[in-house]
Amino acid sequence: MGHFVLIDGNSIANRAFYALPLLSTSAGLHTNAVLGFTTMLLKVLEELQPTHIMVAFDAGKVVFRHSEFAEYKGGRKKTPPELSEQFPLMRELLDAFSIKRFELEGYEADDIIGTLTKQADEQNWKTTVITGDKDMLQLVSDHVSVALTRKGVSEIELYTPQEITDKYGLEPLQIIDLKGLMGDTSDNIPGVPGVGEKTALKLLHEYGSVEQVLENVDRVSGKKLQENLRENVDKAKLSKALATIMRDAPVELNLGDTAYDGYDGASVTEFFKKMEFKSLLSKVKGTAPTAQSEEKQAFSFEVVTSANADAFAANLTSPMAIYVEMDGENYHHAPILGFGLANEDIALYVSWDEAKEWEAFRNWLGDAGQEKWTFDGKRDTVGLAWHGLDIKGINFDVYLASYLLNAAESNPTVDSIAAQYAQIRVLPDEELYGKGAKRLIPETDELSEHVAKKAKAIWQSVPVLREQLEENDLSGLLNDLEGPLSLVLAEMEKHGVRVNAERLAQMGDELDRKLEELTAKIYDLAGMSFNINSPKQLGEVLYEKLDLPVLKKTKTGPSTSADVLEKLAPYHPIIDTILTFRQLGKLRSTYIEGLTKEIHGNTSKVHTIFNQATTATGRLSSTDPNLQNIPIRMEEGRKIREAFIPSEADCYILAADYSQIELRILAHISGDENLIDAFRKNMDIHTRTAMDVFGVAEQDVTSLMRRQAKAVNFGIVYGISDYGLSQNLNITRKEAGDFIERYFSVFSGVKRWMEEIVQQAKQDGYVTTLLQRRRYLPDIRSSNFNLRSFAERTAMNTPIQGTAADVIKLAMIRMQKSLEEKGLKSRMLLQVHDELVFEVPQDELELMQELVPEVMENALELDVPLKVDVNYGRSWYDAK
DNA sequence: TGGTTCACG
DNA sequence: ACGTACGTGAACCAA
Repeated sequence: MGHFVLIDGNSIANRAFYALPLLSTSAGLHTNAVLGFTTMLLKVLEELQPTHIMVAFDAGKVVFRHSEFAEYKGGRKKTPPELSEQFPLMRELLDAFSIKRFELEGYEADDIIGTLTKQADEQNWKTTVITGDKDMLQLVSDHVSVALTRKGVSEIELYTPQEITDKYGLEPLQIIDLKGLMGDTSDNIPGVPGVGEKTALKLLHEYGSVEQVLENVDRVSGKKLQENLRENVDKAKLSKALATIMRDAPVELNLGDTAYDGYDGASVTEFFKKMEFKSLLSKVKGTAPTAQSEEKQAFSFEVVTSANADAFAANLTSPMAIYVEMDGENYHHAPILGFGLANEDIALYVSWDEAKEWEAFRNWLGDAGQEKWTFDGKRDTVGLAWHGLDIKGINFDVYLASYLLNAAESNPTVDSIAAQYAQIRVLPDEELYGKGAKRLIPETDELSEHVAKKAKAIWQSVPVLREQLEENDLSGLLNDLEGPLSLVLAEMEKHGVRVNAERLAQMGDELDRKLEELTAKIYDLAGMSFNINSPKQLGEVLYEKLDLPVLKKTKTGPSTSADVLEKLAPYHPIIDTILTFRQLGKLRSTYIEGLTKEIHGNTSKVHTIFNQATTATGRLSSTDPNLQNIPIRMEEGRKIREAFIPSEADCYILAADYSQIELRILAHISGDENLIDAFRKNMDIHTRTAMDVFGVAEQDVTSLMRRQAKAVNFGIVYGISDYGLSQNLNITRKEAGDFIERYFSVFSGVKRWMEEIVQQAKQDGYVTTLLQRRRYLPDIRSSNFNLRSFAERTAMNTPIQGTAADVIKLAMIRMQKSLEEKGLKSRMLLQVHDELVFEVPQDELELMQELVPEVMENALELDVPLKVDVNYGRSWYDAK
């Protein structure tokens, strides 16, 4: 016996849209309604096993059958664009599943379904309607069931005539009368005021229909209810009419057309991939992955021991995937547990103890001719170096590749990469080891399988990643930039930076003294002691005890941030003391204590980790310790830099920083003639901006004008807004708006570029840097003003910040190469976004002062010159 | 664990 | 009318 399933497309789409968070693909396409629709569809196909299936959609402008209808139906909430844009995708979905869809110009989906169920009923077909709309229950008959979606769309509840009687004590057609009396706010059916489900059911149980209720209104109990019914006769009748589903639309059903005999797994898989429905891929029937993935779960691997190592030596191939398992996050300290190795034919595990003794492996590892595929080759290189092992020949890094494909998914892990690009699944480390205090190294056989699996996942991911990199024009960036850079960074991390611990300790003692004094003074001024570091307690003291005005609030209470406190300074002397306390407290905890903790026991150096796959723009970041935010702006903090010294005698610290690199890049990519002119003439850019914006001669630019122009230039780089600028300069929004307007009239090329880049982002869903680095902006088409504005500013900022990151990365690769080729002893120590720091032996100082800017300035040719300032001294502090 | 604050570019 | 400048990491507090 056949089973005909009819789906109310619009109802399901709406339900799904509002039930699920607003998901989107990496290209910014919203997919939540499609995902919900898909889940529902898979469930229906599995549970109902339809032989015939069809989906109905609303189409065109609905022709209202009563003039009064217009008022109510017209008052419906407009469909948000995030949902509208998903309707074409849902049609694609149905096509992928080979499911017929039906639309009729001028009719709603429920009219079509009402008509078709009537025809099906007359021909005695077993029929099920899938909808989220309770009105549809009126269609239920001996042959027709209605399945209502529950909890969004994840569950369905089936209604036959019996269930309707059980639940409401009504016949299916009386559902219309029920709605007529109680109304339905979501559908703009008014109903009778004061009548809800309870009253409506009571009335219907007694009288049977809206008409009978109205006819017998005198007998209805309750004075107020009688009155409401009398006064709303028209409304009740209209509501009933509105709730009645049309059953005679001009639709002819040919059941044969809707026959369903399964879907083509390949086209569904392709669609899921496009939608990035990764978790659903395994549910696709009849395609190779499902059948095979079960088998491939039976993963096999071998453990290499001293007894069998000779036999496995032949399995060390080129290329081969390798994963180095370490016990801990920080690879400068982590013990090595073992190695996973894999190629197409085999997966191996070698414990650290066995590996040390396995000569063939060590030779293979250090042989640059033997290609290796890695997950974070920098980690492997540095981690192994600490244990005296060399790894060479890294030729593809899935960690970097995955970052380039989607920088938003920061810090990819082997399990996440496997889930996206490989066939086998890898357990997240956390699940194997446990986290926090519960962390425990598992049994040997569990560990060896896990590590071998990681290597296999790397092996399987490479071809997929290669293809996707190629498609997105990112292969060059990996092979010529991020890949080589990771080895440069490895050298820098391994070498480390020498820190003078005694100097830090001295400074710490001094800070302790000062902080003690400040604490006493603050307690005295407040008239009580409290935890100054607690924003909550501080807020109570300032805003309750001392009754200072609240200028800004955070989610949790009144703000005590520095910019607010500065404005409060005139009210009370405690404010300045608190600001100083905060400043010094930060220096002590983060830079004295924090940095001291990171000094490596035997080297007396700090070895940071430069994270190459964290930021959304392509910049590096630095952790454990972060050496990219060592104080410089305030003199007290800047002194911290006195503790950063060369690691060898008779050496200097040399620092080289790009001057205005971001504005120069803006000049290049916008092509703004005025900005280009300014840089070609090597002018002070903020002064030049002030001249142009304020219309004065160079000698008439005041320091205030220059300061304001500088803020405007910053704002431009960040994706300017009048509000942001007004906050920064402490001026009104109107004044800030005027500045921006004047800036754009002088730098019209910049204005044009900003408009174009936002347009381009809206069109493509992403923006790129000069070297094709890509950042997706899923919110760029959002109807939420905040989200969209944020994405727009990001669209303007990322090509600038990201290109600057590209440039200095190129410079680092060339610099390292140059140092090696020239056989210099100078070492590159740090990168701080627009600055490179070196340690340089005395006899190389002269050469390096020429070489470093030469390499940096010529890293990439732009329409404006790049400019680099170089300074050196006996400490980082003195390199100014 | 999330929120706040603050150090840097 | 909406309410923020872009990108990071670390320390600390309060649940």
